[in-house]
Amino acid sequence: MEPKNTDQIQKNTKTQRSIDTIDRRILSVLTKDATTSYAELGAMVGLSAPAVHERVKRMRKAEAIKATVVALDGKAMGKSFLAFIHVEARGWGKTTELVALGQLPEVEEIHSATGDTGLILKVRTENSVALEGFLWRLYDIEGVRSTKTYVALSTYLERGVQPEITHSLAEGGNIK
Amino acid sequence: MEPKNTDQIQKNTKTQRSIDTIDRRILSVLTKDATTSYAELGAMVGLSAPAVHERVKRMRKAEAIKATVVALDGKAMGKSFLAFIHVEARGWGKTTELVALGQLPEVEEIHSATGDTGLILKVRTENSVALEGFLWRLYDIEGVRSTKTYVALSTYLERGVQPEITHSLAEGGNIK
DNA sequence: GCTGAAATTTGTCTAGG
DNA sequence: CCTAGACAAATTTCAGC
Repeated sequence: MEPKNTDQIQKNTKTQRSIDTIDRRILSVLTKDATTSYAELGAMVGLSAPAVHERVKRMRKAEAIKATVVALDGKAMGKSFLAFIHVEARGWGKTTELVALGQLPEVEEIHSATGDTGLILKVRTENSVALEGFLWRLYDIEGVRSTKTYVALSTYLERGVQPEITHSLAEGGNIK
Repeated sequence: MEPKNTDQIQKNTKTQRSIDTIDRRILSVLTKDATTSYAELGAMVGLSAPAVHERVKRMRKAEAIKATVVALDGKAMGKSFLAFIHVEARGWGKTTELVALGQLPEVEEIHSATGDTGLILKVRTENSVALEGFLWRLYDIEGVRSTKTYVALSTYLERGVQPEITHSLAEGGNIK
């Protein structure tokens, strides 16, 4: 059979529905407070609680929502020293050893990067001494040629992926 | 009413109990999955559900736990381009205008930094074009002298503050 | 500060429209 | 996608130690 009818307005790759505006509004709330009840969420976006629940469940399964986690305060955890470390390594392939650094709780992020550095690390330690210890360990890894450390003096913003999208970034609207 | 009773044995300064080992074990689980029930947590650390709940509630109030949030997938949100931008600004004081960039959903982190840059931004956009648009906007801000952009080619690790502490960082234990 | 049990709210699923 | 209902399971409170 050939689907001639024009009623197929719905793009039905049903298994993988894309994220719509309502989804993003729900996620916008959940990225700030995931303890919000489905009833509350429903009231915010104009849906019933079960409808919201279904959307959230779908996004969890599709892994658009990777996890629900608690956000901790660095200072309260005894880690008031935050630094970004750009690592230049000689010879790619030793990456595995560098990625193994992720087992250390001090290391929060590991990215491979363009530019004049090979790897970018985000590291949070108790103090500068602990950071120094970390750097020593870093240089123990074969292939590590040089590092550049940028210490964060103060943090103005720190959050995860935001669901909102800016449509007119290049159009120069004022931020105010 | 005047509180006459001498039962005020509780030190009011007791409101600020420090984080102990059990707290950190609880937080370790919650940073990976905050949907874990108090009963499960209790079984893990050897406490009852209400006891765990009390600890978590205390840490929330003390803001050691800043929030409970969902972690989103960048690509699923249509943002597959991650970059760290080091901004050098002439004349401090224009910081406010730079910090206002935090209102854009693309911007995930803003730190003031040492080194040869003044500000470090973590920005996640749809693609390189959107990033270019963001950079244009950046240069529109008065005082912005130069920027260096480091694009993350792949992300090996990305997580929040970890509750665990490494005691022997400088002692060279193997990571394996 | 912890326990154990009870009370209340919420999450979760089902059925029918 | 909504309403409505019902059950399971969680959060939360409380007395007592």
